[in-house]
Amino acid sequence: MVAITLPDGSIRQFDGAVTGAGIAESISKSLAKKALAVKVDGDVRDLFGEIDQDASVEIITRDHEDALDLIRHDTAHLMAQAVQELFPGTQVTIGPNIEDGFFYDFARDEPFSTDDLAAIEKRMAEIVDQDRPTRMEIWARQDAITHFNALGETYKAEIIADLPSDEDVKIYFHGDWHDLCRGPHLPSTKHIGKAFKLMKVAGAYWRGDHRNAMLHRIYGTAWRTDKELKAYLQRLEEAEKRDHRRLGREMDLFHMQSEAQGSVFWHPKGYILWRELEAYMRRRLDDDGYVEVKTPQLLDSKFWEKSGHWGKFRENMFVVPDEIPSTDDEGPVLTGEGNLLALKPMNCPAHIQVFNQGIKSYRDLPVRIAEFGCVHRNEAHGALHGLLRVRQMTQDDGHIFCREDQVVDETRRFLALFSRVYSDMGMTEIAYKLATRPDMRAGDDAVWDRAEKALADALTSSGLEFDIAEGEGAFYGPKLEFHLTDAIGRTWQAGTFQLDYVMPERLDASYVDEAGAKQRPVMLHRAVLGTFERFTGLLIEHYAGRLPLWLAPVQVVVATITSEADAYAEETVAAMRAAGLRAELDIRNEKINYKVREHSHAKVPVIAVVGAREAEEQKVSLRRLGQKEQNVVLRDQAIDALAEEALAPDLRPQG
RNA sequence: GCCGCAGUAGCUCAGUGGUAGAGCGCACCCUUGGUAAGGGUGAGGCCGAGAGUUCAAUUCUCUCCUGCGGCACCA
Repeated sequence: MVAITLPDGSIRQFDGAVTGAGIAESISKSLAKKALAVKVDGDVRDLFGEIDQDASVEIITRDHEDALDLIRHDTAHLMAQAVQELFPGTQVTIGPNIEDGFFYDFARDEPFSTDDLAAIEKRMAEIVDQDRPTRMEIWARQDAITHFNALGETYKAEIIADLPSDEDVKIYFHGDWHDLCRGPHLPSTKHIGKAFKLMKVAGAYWRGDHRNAMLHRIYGTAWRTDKELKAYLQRLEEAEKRDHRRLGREMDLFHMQSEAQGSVFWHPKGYILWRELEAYMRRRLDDDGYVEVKTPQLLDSKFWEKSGHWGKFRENMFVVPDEIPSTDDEGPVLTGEGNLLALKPMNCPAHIQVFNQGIKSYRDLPVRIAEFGCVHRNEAHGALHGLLRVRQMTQDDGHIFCREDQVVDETRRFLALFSRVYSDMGMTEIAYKLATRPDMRAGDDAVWDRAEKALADALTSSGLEFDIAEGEGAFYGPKLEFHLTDAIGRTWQAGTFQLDYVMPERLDASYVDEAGAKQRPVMLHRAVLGTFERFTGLLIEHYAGRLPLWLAPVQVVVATITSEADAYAEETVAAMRAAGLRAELDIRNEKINYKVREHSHAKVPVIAVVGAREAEEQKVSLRRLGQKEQNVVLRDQAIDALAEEALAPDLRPQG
C-alpha cells in the first residue's frame, strides 16, 4: 500500500506503486489532462515516474509556480530538436534555464542567422502541434557514450563521461529525438505551448573556458501564456528606455567617443551629478574618521614590480616611457632612454607610501586613508560598456590600516557607512557576496579561516544576508562584494571591502606595538560607490533618469507663459539660485505645452510655470515631473520648501 | 580578446551600382499662448577608414576601426 497525501491534507491509498499521472487521473480527468509534472515531497518529477512509498504529492499544472521552469526547459529541448532537424550535423551541448528563459549551446561550423531563428521557431511550433510524447530511459554509461559518439555527438559523450559515477544516465525522448538530461520534463510537446520566442544568437566558449572552441548559443524566452510573453517583451522595451547611455545623451550628461575609448567626457550637467556625489561622499568620509589624500597618477615600473602588479597585471596597465628631452640637428626630440612609468591601476600601493611616512604607533591605528582616485585599467575591448565598464575611472577609494583585533569592528563600521550611503541614494536592492579563498593564494589557511570568519561575522551581526562566491576572493584575501542590478537585469559590482595581509608585507608597512616591536598592519581595501562612473550609470538606470531633487543637474525650470511674465520669471530664478537651487530660466517664445514637454523629457524634477496671474500674485505654479497636477503657491514659500527638499540627505534636519 | 550583428544629418531611421531622403532637433520669420509637439522657411551629410572589382562604389568583395548583444576577463 502506498499512501499519498495531497495538498488539501486528504490521503489516498493505492495498492502499489503509482505514477503522478495515475494520481491525477484518480482525482479527476480534467486534472489528468492539465497535469505537467508532479511534486513528490518537494521534489519535482516526471508524471510517468513511479512513486512506491508514502509521500506528499502535488500535481503541477500550468499555473503552478514551478511550471514555468519546466516549460522553459522543455522549450530548450524543443529548440534543440528543431535545430537538429533543420541543420543536420549540428551537435547539442548544454541548455540550461536562465532568468526569463533559457539557452542552448550548439556546435556547428556555420553560425545561425536571424533568418535561421525564424525557421527554427516555425519548426518548434510544428513539433508542438505534433504532440510528441516524452519518455525516459536509463542507459548504461558506456552504451550511452558509444551511442552519442556514433552519432557524432562528441560533446554529449564528453558530458556523460564526466557525470558523477553515482548518477544515472537518463536519456529523455521526445518522439525519436533524445538527449541526456536530468529532467524532469512535460508529458509531451503539446504541453509546452507556443508562448516562446528566440531572442538572439551569441558565441560562448565550451565549458566557459576561452581556450576551448566557441559554440553558437541561442537565447530564448518562454512563458505560460502569450500574454505573459508579450508583457515580457514590453518590459524589455521599457528597460531600453532606462539605458544610461541613452539617458546620458538625452539628459546631456556625458558622451564618449572613439578617440578616448572607454573614457568619459562629462558634460556640465553630468558633472554636477558627479560633484554632488563627491561632495556627499566627502562629508560622509570626514564624519567617519577618514583622512583624504591625493597621490600620483604615474609611478615608476619598478614600484609596480615591488607591489606585485607588474608581474600579475601588466597586461591591464597603461605604460608610458619617461622620455628624455634632448636636441639634435632637427630640433627637440624625445628619446626612450628613461624608465618606464605606468598609470596607476589602483590606489592601494600609493596609500601605503603615505602610511609609511614616519613611524606609526599602535595608538595611531586604525588609519583610514581616502582618495577619490583616478585609475586606468586597460580592459579587454569587448568588455567595455558605457559608464559601467570603462578604462579610466575614479574610485571613492580608501584603505584602512589596522591591527588584526580591529578587523571585525572596522568591517562593521564600513557596513554601517555603506548602508547609510545606499539608503540615502535610495538604492536598496543590493546583493551581498562573500568571495572566499581562491586556489591561487598567498597566506596560510589559518589566516584565511580567520579572515573569512571575520567578514562573515560582520555581515551576520549587521543583519545582512549574503551569498558565498566560492574561490572568488583576491589572492591576498577574501572580499565582500556589493552588487547592483542594471535596467536589463545584469548585475555589476559597485562597492567592495577586502582584507589584505599581503601588500603590507610586500611594501613593508609597519607599526610599533605596545612592547616596542615592529608589527604588520592588516590592510582593508574599500570603496562604497565603487567608481563614480559605474555608480552614476547604475543610479541613472535605477531612477530611469528621474533623479531625486538633490542630485538632479537642473532642479527647477522657471517657464513663462507669455513675455509679460519675463521680468518676474528672471526675478524668481535669481531668488531660487540665491536659495541654493539649480534653477534655469525659460522665457523662449514657445507655448507652455511645448516647454513642459521639453523639460519633462529632460527629466527636470520641477517646472515652475509663471504667467501674468502668478506675477500679479507673487506665486508660482509648480508641476512635478511625471505628474499632471499643478500646485499654485506663494513664491517665497515654494522656494523655501524646494530649497529644503534639495538638501543632500546628510544635510537635512534630522527628525 | 573570441563569436555574431551593425555603422547614412546632432538623434531615430529609410534608400540606391550613376556621389542621397524623412521625422525630430537646430537657425530665422510669423505666432504671446495656462501645463507633454502652433505654423512657415532654411541650413546641416567625404553614406566609419583603407584597399579591391567596375566606365562608375554610399551600395558588391576584403582588411581595419568603432559600436551593440553575448562569451571570456574584471586586480
